[in-house]
Amino acid sequence: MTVSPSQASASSSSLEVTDQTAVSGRAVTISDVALRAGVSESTVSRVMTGNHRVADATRLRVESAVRELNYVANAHARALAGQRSKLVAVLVDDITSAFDNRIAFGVEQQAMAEDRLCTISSTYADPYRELALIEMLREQNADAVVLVGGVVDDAVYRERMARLAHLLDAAGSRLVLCGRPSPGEGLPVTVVEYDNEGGGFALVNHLYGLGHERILFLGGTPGDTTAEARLAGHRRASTVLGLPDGPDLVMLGGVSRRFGYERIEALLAEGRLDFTAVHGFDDTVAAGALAALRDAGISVPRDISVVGYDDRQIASETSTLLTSVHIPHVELGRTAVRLALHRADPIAPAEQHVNLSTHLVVRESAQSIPHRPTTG
Amino acid sequence: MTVSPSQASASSSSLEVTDQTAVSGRAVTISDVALRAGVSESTVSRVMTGNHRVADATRLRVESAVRELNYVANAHARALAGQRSKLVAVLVDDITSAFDNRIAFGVEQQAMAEDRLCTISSTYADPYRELALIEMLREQNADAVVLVGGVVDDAVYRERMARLAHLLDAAGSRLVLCGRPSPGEGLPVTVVEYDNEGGGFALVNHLYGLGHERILFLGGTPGDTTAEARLAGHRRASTVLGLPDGPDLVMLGGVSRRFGYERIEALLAEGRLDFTAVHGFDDTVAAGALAALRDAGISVPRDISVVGYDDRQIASETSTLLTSVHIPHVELGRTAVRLALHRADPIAPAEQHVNLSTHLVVRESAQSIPHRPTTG
DNA sequence: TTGAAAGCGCTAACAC
DNA sequence: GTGTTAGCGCTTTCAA
Repeated sequence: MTVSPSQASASSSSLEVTDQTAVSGRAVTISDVALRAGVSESTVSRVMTGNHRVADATRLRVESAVRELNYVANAHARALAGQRSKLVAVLVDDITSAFDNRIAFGVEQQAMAEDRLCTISSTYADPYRELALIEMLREQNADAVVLVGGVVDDAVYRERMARLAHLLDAAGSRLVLCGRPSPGEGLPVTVVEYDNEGGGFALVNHLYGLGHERILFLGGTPGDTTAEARLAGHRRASTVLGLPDGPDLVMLGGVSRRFGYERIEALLAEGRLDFTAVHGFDDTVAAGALAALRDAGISVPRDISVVGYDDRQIASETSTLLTSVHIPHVELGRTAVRLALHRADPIAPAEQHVNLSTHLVVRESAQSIPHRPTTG
Repeated sequence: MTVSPSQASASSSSLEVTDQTAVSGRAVTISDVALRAGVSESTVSRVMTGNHRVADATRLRVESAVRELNYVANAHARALAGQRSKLVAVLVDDITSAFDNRIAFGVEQQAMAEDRLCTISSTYADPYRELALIEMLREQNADAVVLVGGVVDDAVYRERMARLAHLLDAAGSRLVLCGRPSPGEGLPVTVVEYDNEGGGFALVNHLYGLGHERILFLGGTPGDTTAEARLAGHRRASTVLGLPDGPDLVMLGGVSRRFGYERIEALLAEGRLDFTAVHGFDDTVAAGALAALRDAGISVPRDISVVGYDDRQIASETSTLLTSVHIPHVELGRTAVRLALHRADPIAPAEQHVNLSTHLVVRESAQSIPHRPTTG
C-alpha cells in the first residue's frame, strides 16, 4: 500500500507536544531532511511521494528525520515541479444559504476523501466576482472548479461558460457545473444536475392523488433554470392529468420566505383564494406561505395543502411538517468532485453529464380535501 | 495607484468572448508574454507586481500581450519565489451550521477584500482531522489559519494550540483563534473572542427587569468554553441580583433543537415547572423549548418567557419572535483576518487579543409575568 | 537502489 | 528603465 505524503505526515505526527521544530523564520526544506538522514534530496522525495522503490532501512531513516524536523513538503514547489495542486474549489452564490452550503459540504467531503484541499467562495451571483475568483483559481492550478446553482440559461451564459471551460482547461483545471445546465456540446466540462422537472411533476401528481385540482405555483426567479424546470414539471403534470393551468395559477418573482408570506397575504386580502393547494418553489417560500395561512386562521392541511422543494431542515421544523422533494445536495457535491477528478482521459476535453434523481418526501402539509375552505 | 495583478487581470479581461487562449495543454507562462511584448521576463514581472517603475509605453505593450494571451501568473511559482501565498484558511466544526458559516462568511469577505483566496474546511471537531488539514495548509504556506468555535479549555487544548502556533509560525502562517480562548501568553497567535459572559449577564438582567426570578439555564456542552462563559454570566447576574441559583435551575447536555424540546417536555411531564423563564444556551435550544411549550398548550410569553443566544435567522422566524443576544459573527470573521494580516511586525511572534462586544435584541418571547402559570 | 543535474515559472538583487 | 543572473523547493530524467 502506498500512502500519500500528507496522509503519512498527518498520521505519523502525533498530537502530543514532542517537537524539535525549526525556529520561527526559515521553514524546514527537503535538503534539511536529506542532510539529517544522510541521503540525497532525490531519495527523500521518493520516500515522500512513495512512487519509487526505496530500501527499507533508508526509508526508515528518512521517515524519522521527517518526523523529528516536522517536515512538510512545500506545496508550491511541488506543484511547480509538475505535480497537481491538490486543490478543489467550489463557487456558490452565498455560503450562508442552506442550499449552497449543503452542496459545498459534499464537495468538501469528497475533496478531503481524495486528499485535496477545498476552497469555498461566494460570488453573490456577480459574474465579475466569479471571474475574479476564477482568475485566482487559475493561478492556483486548481484541480477542479465547481460552480453551483441555477442561472438564466441564455447565449451570454453559454458563451461565458464555454470561455471559462477553455480557460480552465488550458490551466489544467476542470470546470464543473452543479445544478445548472450544460453550456453546449463538446466542451471540456462536467455537468452534474438534479431532476427539477421530475420533482415538480411528482409534487403535482401527489396533490392530484389527494384530490387537488387548482394548484398555485408560488415563487422562483423568472428565467432561472431551476424555477423554469420545476414549473415545467408542474405544467407537464397538469397537462397529463388534465388540470387547469393558467397565468393566475403561477406567481413567480421571489425566493424568500417573505415573498411567500406576502403573496399569500395579498391573495387573501383580495379574496382570491381560488386554489386548494400551494406548490412552493422551495421550502423557504412554502414556509412563508404556511405562516401567512396560519396567521389568517386558515388550517393547513385541512383547508389548504402546501408543498415545498429541497427537503431542507426547515421542512421538518415548521409547525406543520412540510411535504417536499428531497434534493441529494451532499451527493451532488461529492459527484461533482468525483467525476472531475476521475475522468477516463484527463487530457481529452470530453464532456461529462449526469442527472441525479430526486424523490418525494411525504409529511403532513398536504392532505386530501374533504371540503372547500370558506373563502368569504 | 498601483493595482494588484489579479485585480488587474480581473478588470482588464472583459466578460466577452474574445480569446486567443492557448490550446489545451501547456499553460501560458511569463516568457510567452515577454516574447510577445518584446521585453525581458523581469519587465513582465515588474508590470504584473506593479512594485517597480516601468516606462508607460513598455507597460502598455506588456499589458496587451497579457490580455491577448490570457496570461495569469502561476501562484505556485510566485509563492516559491518568495511572495506570500495569498491564501487564508478557516476551519470550522461544520460548515452547514449557521453559526459557523456566518463567521466563515466574514472571513471570506475580508480575505477577498485583501485580495486573498479563502479556503473553508470542516473538522467535525475532530483533532486528527484538524491536524491533517493544518498539515495541508502548512504545505500551502497559508497567510492565516482561522480556527472557529468553542472548545474544552484544558491543558491538552493549550498544548495543542501552542504547538500549532509554532508550527504555523515556522511556515510563515498566522494562527487565529476565533470564539475560543487564548492558549496562553506570548504565543504567536491572534485571538478574537466575543463576549459570552456579558451576554449571559444581560439576558438574566433583562429577565429580572421583567420580574422573573426563577430562570432555567437550558443547554450547552459541559466544559465547552462557550457554554461555561454564558453560564458564568448567568450566575454572576443571579448573584448580583440576589436571584435563586442551583443545580435544578441549570440543565446542560445538548445544543440541539431536539434537546431543548425533550428536556422541557420531560420537565412538564414530571410537573417540575418551577421556573418562569428559560434561558436557552442558544437560539436553537430556545426554539426547541418554545415548540415544547407551545405543544403543551403553555403560552409564551404570557405564561413563560424564553430567551436565546446568537440572534440567528431562526430567532426572527419562530412563531414567537425570540429575544436573543446578537453575536457579530461576520465582524468576528473579518476581524480575525484583518488582525492576522496586518500585524505591526509580521516577524515578531507577538500575541494579539480582542474581545468583541455582544448586545441584547429584545423581541417578543420575554415579557413580564402578571401571574404564575397553572402547573397542575 | 541511489545520486547528480536539469528545470518547473517566477521574483529579486545586481549591473548597465 | 531594463536586462542578466541566481535561486525559491521540489520532482524527475539519466547515470552509476
